[in-house]
Amino acid sequence: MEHRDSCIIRHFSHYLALSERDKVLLNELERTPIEVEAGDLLWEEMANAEEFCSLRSGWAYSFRYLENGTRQILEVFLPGDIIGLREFAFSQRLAGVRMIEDGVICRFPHAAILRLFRQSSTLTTVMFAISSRQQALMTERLVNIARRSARQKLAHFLLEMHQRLRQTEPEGDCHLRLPMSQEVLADLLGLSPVHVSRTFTALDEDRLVHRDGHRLTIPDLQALARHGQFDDCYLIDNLRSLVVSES
Amino acid sequence: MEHRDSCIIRHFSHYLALSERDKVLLNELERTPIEVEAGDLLWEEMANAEEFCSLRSGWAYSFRYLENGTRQILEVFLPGDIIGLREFAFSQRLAGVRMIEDGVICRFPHAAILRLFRQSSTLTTVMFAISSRQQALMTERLVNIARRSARQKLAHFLLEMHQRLRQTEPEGDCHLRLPMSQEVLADLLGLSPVHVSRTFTALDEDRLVHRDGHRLTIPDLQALARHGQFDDCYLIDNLRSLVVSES
DNA sequence: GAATCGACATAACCTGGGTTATGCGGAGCA
DNA sequence: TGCTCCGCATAACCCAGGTTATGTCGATTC
Repeated sequence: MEHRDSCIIRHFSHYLALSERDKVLLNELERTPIEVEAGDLLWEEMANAEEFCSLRSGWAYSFRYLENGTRQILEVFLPGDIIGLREFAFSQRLAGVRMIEDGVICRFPHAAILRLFRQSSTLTTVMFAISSRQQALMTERLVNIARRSARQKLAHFLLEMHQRLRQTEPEGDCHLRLPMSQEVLADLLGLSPVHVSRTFTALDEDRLVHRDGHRLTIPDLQALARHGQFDDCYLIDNLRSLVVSES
Repeated sequence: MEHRDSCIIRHFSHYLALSERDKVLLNELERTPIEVEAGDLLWEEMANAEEFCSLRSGWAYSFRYLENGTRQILEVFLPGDIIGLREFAFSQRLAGVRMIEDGVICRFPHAAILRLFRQSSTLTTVMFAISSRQQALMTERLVNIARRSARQKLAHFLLEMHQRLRQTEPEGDCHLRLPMSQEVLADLLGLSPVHVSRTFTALDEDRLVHRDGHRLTIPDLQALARHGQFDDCYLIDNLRSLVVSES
């Protein structure tokens, strides 16, 4: 059985060492990879919620439409992420999910997680950790949206993405691929597209970020972090100390 | 062993039927009740995160201070809630927690949950459901803060509290005890205290809510719900259908 | 190479809610 | 019975960011 390439195993292994049996169990979740295209809807708001989804490649985001037509984007998913944890206790989707780019996903039913709970306490623990991390990301976004200026919001978000990407692929430090339109950015940060554009130009004038299409440059990470009150502690999760200390 | 009165058992039973053994396990989490007073800090931001907390009585809230001195309140906890799930995967607190009123709490170490994972898959499932519900609440707060007007924010929040309180104690339909100052409300909704006051007067003039100290009246729930774009679907969790369908 | 379209920039104008200040009434306290 | 403090109301002023509109630059299509 070849699972050296499985994204979900790499993701889980980040938290705890997995036994061979754990890996087999995880692989069962990813038995049916599906190719999807940019713009594809993985599911709609209010649809029946009966499965999770693991993201093998490509980016995606979850969103909610309000009655007045505005859209709020809740989270951005990167390869390795698990989508749909929020609805575990619900029978309806609370948010839709859409692909940003082409990618590959694997759907598996809610019940598969219940089976996991019975079969492996290690995987259970990691699953809980992943859910807890997603909650931490949302918390930070909440604070960002509620209390910071447009410049700070944008700066903070860009640094968050930079840091998240670096955790999986430590690439060239100050460059960053950001395959999303300013409209998506606006819906993510609670701003108007126009103001996102204004803010980019302002940050550019101050030499804090430079944007060229989907290519982003951050000449001075420290400076931008100061600007956006960015502190990465909410991204640094660490289960091992907990589990080890339990002996 | 007398645990008919235990708040946590009532809370868990809302999701799934518990065996006697499950109840014993849960009771072990609540072995050391501690009395706390209004204003007491359960823990500070950045403190070491090594325990959860179950709230037996009294209200509490979690918060974050920003560098510019503003505070964002993230969630309001009611009796029966479990506090600190967000930090399961972290070694530091991402938010502080403070009591709104006098109350009773029970602290238990993170490792106790790991033990739970190994001992009862029912309790594991419920724990996951509780975490997922808290995430749903935060998601809705995020949307509320990011995309609605001050009137809508306030209306929406009041209805959320009304609904949450009614789920445990179906009291007089249009009355509501809300033991929090306008400053707390402001920090919760991302507004200034002054504007919360203005908004209350405005809603009062429109006969949508009436406030008298900590006593709140909502003469027409439907009307207020329309006003605040309030849809309670994010509060209606339901595990039973999932677990039953698994056979 | 003309037409269309989508992503972005820029400008002019407007408003919801922040800020600062003042006043008031009730609670605790000397 | 006066003092102080806290929570709240109200008013005047101001600004960050929303709104609307117009223009530009590529990419795509015929």
